[in-house]
Amino acid sequence: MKALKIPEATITRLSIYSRFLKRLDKKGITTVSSGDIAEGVGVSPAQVRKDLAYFGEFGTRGVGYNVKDLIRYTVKILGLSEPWNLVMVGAGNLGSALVTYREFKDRGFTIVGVFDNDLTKIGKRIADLEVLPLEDLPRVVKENNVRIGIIAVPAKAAQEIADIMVKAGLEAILNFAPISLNVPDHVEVRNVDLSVKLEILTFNLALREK
Amino acid sequence: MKALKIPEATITRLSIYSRFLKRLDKKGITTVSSGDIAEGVGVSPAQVRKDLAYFGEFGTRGVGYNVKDLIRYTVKILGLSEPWNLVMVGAGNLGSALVTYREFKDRGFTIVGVFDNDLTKIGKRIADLEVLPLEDLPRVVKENNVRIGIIAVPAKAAQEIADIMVKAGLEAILNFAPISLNVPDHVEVRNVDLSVKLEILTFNLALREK
DNA sequence: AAAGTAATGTCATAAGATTCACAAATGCCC
DNA sequence: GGGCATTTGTGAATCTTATGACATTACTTT
Repeated sequence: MKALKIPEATITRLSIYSRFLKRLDKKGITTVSSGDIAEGVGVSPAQVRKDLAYFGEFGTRGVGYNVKDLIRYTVKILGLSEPWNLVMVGAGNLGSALVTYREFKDRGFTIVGVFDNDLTKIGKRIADLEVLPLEDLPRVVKENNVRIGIIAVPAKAAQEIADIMVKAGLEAILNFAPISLNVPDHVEVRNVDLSVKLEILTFNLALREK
Repeated sequence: MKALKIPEATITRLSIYSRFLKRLDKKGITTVSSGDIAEGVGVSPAQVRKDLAYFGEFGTRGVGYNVKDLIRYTVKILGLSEPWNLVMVGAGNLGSALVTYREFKDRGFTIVGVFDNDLTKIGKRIADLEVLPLEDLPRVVKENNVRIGIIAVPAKAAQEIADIMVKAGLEAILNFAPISLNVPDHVEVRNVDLSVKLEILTFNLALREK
């Protein structure tokens, strides 16, 4: 795989292409063009080809791409050839919803532990998991080779959770709390901010009134 | 407000600055520099100033920004001076979690109706709302001046819901289904994809092995 | 088998976003 | 009240990302 720097936007789109392709495959479609993909996910055909070109030549000129092959390639590129175990911290409404979120499972993610420090939540069952106290996190991480943690707690508790995750040896954190986390350089963080996109919509609607 | 085109990334950051500032305000901090904001949210100081500069001059040279004033400005820019009523379609785990999501309320969003077409969910209560059948959506939209809808249904049902929302006169859609929606140009759509960011993490972790 | 059509891969170009660097303005200290 | 510290606002420069255009390759049809 090339060493040159890949735009994060490319990875984002690759993830979207990958899922779109799986849907095509399920419909029995075997060949697809960059134009088809582009139309299906809302980007330009040149963009699709460019994104794929970072990683190799996967298509056939005059023909297009083999759907199954391209799925395999995108999955490989995204690091999803092998399944991933995750831990979730936060057993509130959002945390619970994410634990049972079908799309995660479909993409090869398995949540192997749910944690909270709220005594009213510990012991509760979510899907087939029992909510455990935070002290158990390091053990579960070790036992299941977990490298990625998800944070779904209120903003004010998030940094403390991040610290615990770092100490437990996690290498990456997906953060749903609307706050920027402080972690060492060797830990990757990505934030999913649920209200930002909503505010982009209100910004745009407000503009219309002008 | 300027007519020139604002990068969407700027709006995204503005939303983040705005919430960061509210947190400072709650702590009693009255003045803040672009450097403080930058550090707090993880961008460069120049970026903060540049983002604000699209909309006016809000600071005082040699001093910084007045926190309360800047909150007012960012809220105004984002179109959040007045509260927004929303409708939610999808009363599954994710939809339910979003209906009770505190951050939405804090930013001035009120969900005034939750809809589903699953008979086992209709009639269920989420927070203080009763889940209604989809037929009731147009009425609730009209009665509450709703302009924005949220979709939290499985991918295969999402387009149908989008069509219903468009027909009901909604102007913007926040889509949590991992699929690209087809809507007329006058309807704004933004997708929140819960697994894309996770796959950026796996991509990066997979790179490390190289 | 030649001509026509389709679609990739990629180089060149254009567009867009971020960073730099500094003049201008403010407050503070001696 | 003059000089020093700060910190904004911004035009220019840089870096990054997306688009355009086309040569190349493959398939299809006659």
